[in-house]
Amino acid sequence: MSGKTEAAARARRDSYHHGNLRQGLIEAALAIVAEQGLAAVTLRACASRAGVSHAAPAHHFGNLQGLLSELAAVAFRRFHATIAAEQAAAGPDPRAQLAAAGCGYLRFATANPDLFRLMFSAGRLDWTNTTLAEASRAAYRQLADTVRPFQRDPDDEEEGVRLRTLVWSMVHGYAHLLLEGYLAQHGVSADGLSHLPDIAALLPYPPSDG
Amino acid sequence: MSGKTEAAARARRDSYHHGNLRQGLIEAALAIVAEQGLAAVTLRACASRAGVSHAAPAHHFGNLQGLLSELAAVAFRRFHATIAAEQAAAGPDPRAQLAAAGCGYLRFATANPDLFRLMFSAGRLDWTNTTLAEASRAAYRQLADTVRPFQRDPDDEEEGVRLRTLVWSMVHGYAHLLLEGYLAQHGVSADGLSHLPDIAALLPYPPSDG
DNA sequence: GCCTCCATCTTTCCATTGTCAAGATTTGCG
DNA sequence: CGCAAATCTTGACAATGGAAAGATGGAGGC
Repeated sequence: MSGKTEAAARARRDSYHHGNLRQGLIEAALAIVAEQGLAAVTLRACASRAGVSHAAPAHHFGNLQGLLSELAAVAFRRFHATIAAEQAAAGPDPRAQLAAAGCGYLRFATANPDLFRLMFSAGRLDWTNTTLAEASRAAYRQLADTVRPFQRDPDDEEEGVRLRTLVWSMVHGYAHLLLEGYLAQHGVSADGLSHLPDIAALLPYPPSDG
Repeated sequence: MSGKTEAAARARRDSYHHGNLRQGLIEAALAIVAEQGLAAVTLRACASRAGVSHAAPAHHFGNLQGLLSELAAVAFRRFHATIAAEQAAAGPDPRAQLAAAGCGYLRFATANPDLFRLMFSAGRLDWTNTTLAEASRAAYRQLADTVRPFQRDPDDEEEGVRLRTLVWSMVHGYAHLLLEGYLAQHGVSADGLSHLPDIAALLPYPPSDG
């Protein structure tokens, strides 16, 4: 399979210049992570999959960390889109929006565990990468927007920080423990959504309908 | 420094048999992770630090995963002990015990970020390792004991699962986001404990004193 | 249209790591 | 005391990251 896709990649390319290698390497990385996991994403594996020599990625990404950072940026954007899609399908009620965000968070994490792990392995990433930094900020803004209706005072930044931290900790902790298998290990059902905390019920100022 | 400790390790050992190499390699791994981080813990680095050849660890641990699993077992025991120490210093009130457990969780995570990361990278570990599995179970029992007083019905396993999952998600999520730097990245103070959620205040059945 | 420079690749090499196999050495048990 | 097992050492190979030197093509300027 792998040999075949490499042959196909080379067959499609009869010129020294790939033409769009940067994007091709990112797509190769996405394919490898989906098929074989994050550990299989190496510079040589991506180069081979894209049909170039092993040193070609260096020109576009500098090193493996650079490539992984681009991969994480794509992951953050897909993550944001997954949550947005869940929220678009939910009612406008803040409780429904919050629940939808939680569902989206979990859906993305369970559907893409290795991308999720990469996203939250900050030390492996290059945060000077503006694409990555912006994608991460956009995801945080999405959380902030979802939580703001639960603030007593929407202009109180300290209250906002406290609520955002609370909500994010709960959802992220649950997602992380779930996909690492620690909940299943201790007898909690592995059915992803069944034990997702009902965050809205726990927040100190739940806005009522209207 | 490293060359010196290796020379010292070899100097102390004038026999072909190390004598207690298994323990020596674990100690070497602990030293390396503390000084240089988890990525620096390799079979060769540990072997060198312990004063033996690169292939010696295989006899005791099978492979790198085996060594990392023993390292994680030690980490889980230290983690449990940190929480126990915090709880020993707190009052017997369930709220105080819960708060102490949260503090201990955070203290361990911030003092030992790379051991914490290893502990919660389940896929890197060998769960057939009984030492590791037991240490992980003991930590979960500690959580269960701390949360039980908040159950309306201590014999209701489903309520117990729900509360343990809720509490663990909150504390773990906060710790993970904090040590990966994501809270600081989005403007939340990096002071570890300042934004740790007051879990007891959020639980649906907080036991009062007595 | 040609030339030059830059971007984009290829090839080669080195260091490091994990792991395996073969063999050496020591220890413990019968 | 001898033997088997445990515990190491030595050597080798494959894979990976990354650097350096060089090759190739494209674009822009004259």
